[in-house]
Amino acid sequence: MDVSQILDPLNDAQRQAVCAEANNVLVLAGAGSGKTRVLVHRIAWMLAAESATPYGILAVTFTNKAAGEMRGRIEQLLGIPSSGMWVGTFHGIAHRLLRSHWKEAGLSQHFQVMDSEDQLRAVRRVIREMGLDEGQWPPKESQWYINARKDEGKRPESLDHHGDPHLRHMIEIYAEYERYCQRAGVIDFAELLLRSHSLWLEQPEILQHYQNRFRYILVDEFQDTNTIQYAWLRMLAGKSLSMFAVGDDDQSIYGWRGAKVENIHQFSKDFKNTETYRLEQNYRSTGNILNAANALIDHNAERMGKELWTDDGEGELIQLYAAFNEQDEAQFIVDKIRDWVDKGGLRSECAVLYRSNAQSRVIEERLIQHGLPYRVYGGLRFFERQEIKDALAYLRLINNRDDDASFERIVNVPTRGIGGRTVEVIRETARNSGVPMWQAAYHLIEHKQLAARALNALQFFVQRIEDMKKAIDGIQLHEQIEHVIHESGLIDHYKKEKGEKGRTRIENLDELINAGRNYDEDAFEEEIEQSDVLTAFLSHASLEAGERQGDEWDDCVQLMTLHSAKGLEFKQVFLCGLEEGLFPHRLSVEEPGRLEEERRLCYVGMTRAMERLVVSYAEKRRLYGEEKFARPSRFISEIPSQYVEEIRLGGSVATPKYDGSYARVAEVEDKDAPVKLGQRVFHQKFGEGIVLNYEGQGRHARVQVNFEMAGSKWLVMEYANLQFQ
DNA sequence: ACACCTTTGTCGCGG
DNA sequence: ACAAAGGTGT
Repeated sequence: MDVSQILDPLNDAQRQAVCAEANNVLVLAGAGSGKTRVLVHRIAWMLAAESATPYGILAVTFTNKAAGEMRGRIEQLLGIPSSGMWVGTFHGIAHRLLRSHWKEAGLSQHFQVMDSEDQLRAVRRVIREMGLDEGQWPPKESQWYINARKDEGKRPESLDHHGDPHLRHMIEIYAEYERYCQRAGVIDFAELLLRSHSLWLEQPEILQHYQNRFRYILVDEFQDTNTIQYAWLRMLAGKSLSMFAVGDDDQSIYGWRGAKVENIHQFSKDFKNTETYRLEQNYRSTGNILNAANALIDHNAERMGKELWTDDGEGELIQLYAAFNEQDEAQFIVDKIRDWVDKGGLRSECAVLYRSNAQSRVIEERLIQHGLPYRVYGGLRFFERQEIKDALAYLRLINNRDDDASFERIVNVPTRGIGGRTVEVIRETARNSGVPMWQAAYHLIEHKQLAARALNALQFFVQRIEDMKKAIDGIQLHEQIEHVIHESGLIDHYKKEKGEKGRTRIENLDELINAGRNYDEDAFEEEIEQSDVLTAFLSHASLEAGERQGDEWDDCVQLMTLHSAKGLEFKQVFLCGLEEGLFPHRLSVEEPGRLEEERRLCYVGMTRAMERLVVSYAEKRRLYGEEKFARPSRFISEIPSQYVEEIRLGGSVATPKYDGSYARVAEVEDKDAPVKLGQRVFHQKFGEGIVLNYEGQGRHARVQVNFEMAGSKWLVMEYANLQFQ
């Protein structure tokens, strides 16, 4: 391919980084400075000018979304499929290694990956089996402890309790949990990395094979690497010709899961002959947005120092809206999106970003109300739904009979007369003879060590699983899935569930068959052995959790957390819920380091916006089903007021949060509002009151009024006959 | 053993 | 507010 094609679209700084001759290159790339572009063009450069082959290239990212994006852009630039190259997430690549070397890694051939819910169940089970009290040893806490140690690369043997009895128990739980996973043939996310690291450590010839192969390693979002990932990279890079890391310390937002920003500083010490490049020209946002973001991040003390600039004009001011409550906030956002669309904009150019997943619901309801299609990223994902996990558990057990977690999940789903008592006997038997529950069940049936009724039921279950295994041998994946969800009785079981819920569950199970059909095609292309397709699909379900559901190409409003927005850009961005306690989150305020991380998160959110940034907060919000009042986030006051205009709806009850000296105050008439918030009204029966909230429009609108005598009530405008005062 | 009801924990983010 | 875990009555 022509070298000019690779280099011409780049600016000077980008070109220097792409063509760098040093072995090891560290690129400090600010938000919107063309980070992905540099990575992709570097790959093209290595192929064109450095005699690299696709086979020798490994590109690592953190999220599936980023990996997909990179693959797409490589293919776009090179005009060929990225085959031969390994492009994927740390976890995905580690998984691939372990599948190839399951034996050397000490795993069973059909080992399965647990998601965090499965892991929590496993930890709970271990704690119970150890005879510990769940109240005193909360499974959540142990799960957190175990994952944190794994992220640090530490096994229970290498941990010291220093005489602390609490710590000693934690380490024991960790050790017992490891034995459980080993027995059941399952591994958790952190274990993928830890295990592939120790595989290389203990099997030098395997390590050498990969060191010889991957001479060109590229890492995206380097600031998010944790201890074990960094160690993993260092080990692999032993013989590499080029290690190319791209990162931004101002966008380090994964400290809570063990990421070490220090790895950026460490890089040039550990990797000899490192050249560092900085990308500071921003091609994404307007001047105002950029200046505001720069000013915000300047409140952080621990920075490597970097200031974004742009050639573009100032653009619009940042809009700030003080909502009365979360309903009002959602209404405001939806109105602005409708406005955008009315003026010819696309829905997919609008993104609503929030701190925590739970905030999406109110916005979703409002979008539905106005008939705006939307798509939520994250949250409860497809493969995490109850009915899907049930179906997967059947497939897992058929695939690997040692999988106790799956056994327990479905042995009595749908109910078939195997109650808690019987399950306990099976569990006991299994534990006493150190075998999986499946074998224990067999043993109990053979020796008739159960009451006749339970015995029959169990025998029926075991037989059913065996039959299914035989029936699905050699047929296509989607046929296997279809067979299993029918034969297991899951379809009939969920058909019985009343209302909307049951119907969606059946739809989801049908969708699972579809997912299988798609996977069949992928597997064919990737030349996966027919007999391994099921195993691969089940891992895929854990690792990707169904991010790709829904119609990606449809024109949808985009809803996601700030964390999942990293790396993306949108013309119009709504940053909502900027309240003390929510953002920054209350648990982060205590620890100074964590607070800076929250600020970086805010910085990430702001720099997603290309043309328009709208920031909002609610003075009152429902949390845990309770009304809570909050102050505006400190981040709002950290944005210099000259970049901000405040939006006020006519007669809004919400009050401006600080001195009010914004560049501009825009009074906007809310044309659809049936009534103004804060309006005083009179009702025949209830007397005088103040409008707190409303939903809907025109005659069918419902209004919430707080009456002085009668308290708060919801009334329908059409009938209430309110008099305005 | 199971359907139904009450209690409890969660909503802090991703693979 | 909601879902899952735990408890109760049949």
